[in-house]
Amino acid sequence: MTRQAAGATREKLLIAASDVFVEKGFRDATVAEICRRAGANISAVNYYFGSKKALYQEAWRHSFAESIAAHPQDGGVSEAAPPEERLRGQVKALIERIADESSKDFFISQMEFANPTGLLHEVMKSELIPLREKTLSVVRELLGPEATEEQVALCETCILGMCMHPLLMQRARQRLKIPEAPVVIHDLGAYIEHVMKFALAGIRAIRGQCRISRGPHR
Amino acid sequence: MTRQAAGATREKLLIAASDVFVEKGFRDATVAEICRRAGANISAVNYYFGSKKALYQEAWRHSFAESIAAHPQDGGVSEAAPPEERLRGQVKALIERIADESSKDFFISQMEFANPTGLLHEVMKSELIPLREKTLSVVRELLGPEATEEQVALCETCILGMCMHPLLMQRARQRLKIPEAPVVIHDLGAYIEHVMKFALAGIRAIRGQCRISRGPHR
DNA sequence: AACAATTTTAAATTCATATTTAAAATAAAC
DNA sequence: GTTTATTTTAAATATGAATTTAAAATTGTT
Repeated sequence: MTRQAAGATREKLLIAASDVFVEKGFRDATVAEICRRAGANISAVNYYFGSKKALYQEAWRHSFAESIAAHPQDGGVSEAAPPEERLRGQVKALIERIADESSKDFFISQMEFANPTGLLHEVMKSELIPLREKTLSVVRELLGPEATEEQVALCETCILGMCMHPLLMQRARQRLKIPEAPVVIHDLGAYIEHVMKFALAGIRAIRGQCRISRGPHR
Repeated sequence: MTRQAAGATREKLLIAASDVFVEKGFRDATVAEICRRAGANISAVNYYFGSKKALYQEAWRHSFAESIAAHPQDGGVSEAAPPEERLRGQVKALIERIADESSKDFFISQMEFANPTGLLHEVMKSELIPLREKTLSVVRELLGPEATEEQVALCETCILGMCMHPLLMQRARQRLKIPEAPVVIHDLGAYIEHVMKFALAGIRAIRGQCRISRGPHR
């Protein structure tokens, strides 16, 4: 057979692997199918990655890098913009990232909960904590100097939940073909604005309560 | 060997199965281990349930029924209470249900995303849609008669996300032993109140906007 | 106590798939 | 053009687990 350009087979395997892992999960995905889709031989996985598990981990990293590159965390909003706009940028980036059909990393993460391979330990520290830190700092600014770290963390958690859960469900609906599940989000932009309304109203409510609870009657 | 009381082996299998499926996922859970933990023979699963998959589905139903029985959807709040209190009851019930270490149904659902067995199709219609309908109706009341169904659905979705995602993450953290993941929720009661603050502030913001957009200048 | 129905048991079977192996093919180096 | 390193291939091996089978044990019934 004619040989591929250097690294081409490896790359094809990573892409095919992401697809198959997303479709079938770690255990139900077979090395055979991944190789077939990549147009490679059955032993290519072991040759290039050593094992199915190692391929799986590499495929996640590959998908994550691609999806973050396509949707940078700041959502295209400048560091100098007011905090409200920066939060909107981050919410927009996250929601669009999850909604983007080409991003696979969330599904691989979801799978990790079902079939843990230890990948999350690593990824948590190197990738997810830094992303979270950025959001915490914008929320901290919006809450003002009186807010406790506890309040900052709770607000960030709520915002993350409003972005993650609905969009993960929406994609699961398509992916697993569950027509019984309700379609709630018809327009991404409208949903982003809706989340922002909840987030800002919630943050304002917490701010208000801070001020009250520190009055002269205390 | 001495024989068990009628139905005892079956029940033990259901419980052992829930545990093992939660720990390992569908594929990585073995019939052998389930039987071992239930103190039953290797062929008990096929005798009582016909197949591993049928056991899995029965185990989910069993877990779901138990967890709903332990945390009824209304959260102990009367139908006659004001809508704000009824929403608080539902939020409390959901959050406490997910946090309850003995409830397994959420993890089995999460697994379904990774290793779909078709269970969700059924469950969606018979169990989840009715639960959602109840929440939608309280939210509808809170938003007032001017709100569109679209707005009602978006608000419910945000509230659900704030309850589900953080608590699922928290339990995944324990279950998969990921010390790297941040612990955000230290006190369930405080988190419930935090979610309620966001929910009510968000709903109020949407209400306000309705009123404005229907003014005389329209 | 004998019979029938149910439940439990251990062993055998079947099946699927990850991994290994070694040979063949190709490209790069000198 | 020969040698060397890399990549691809097909076949063989090993492994792990679900399922089936049929016999043995237990309980309930008359």
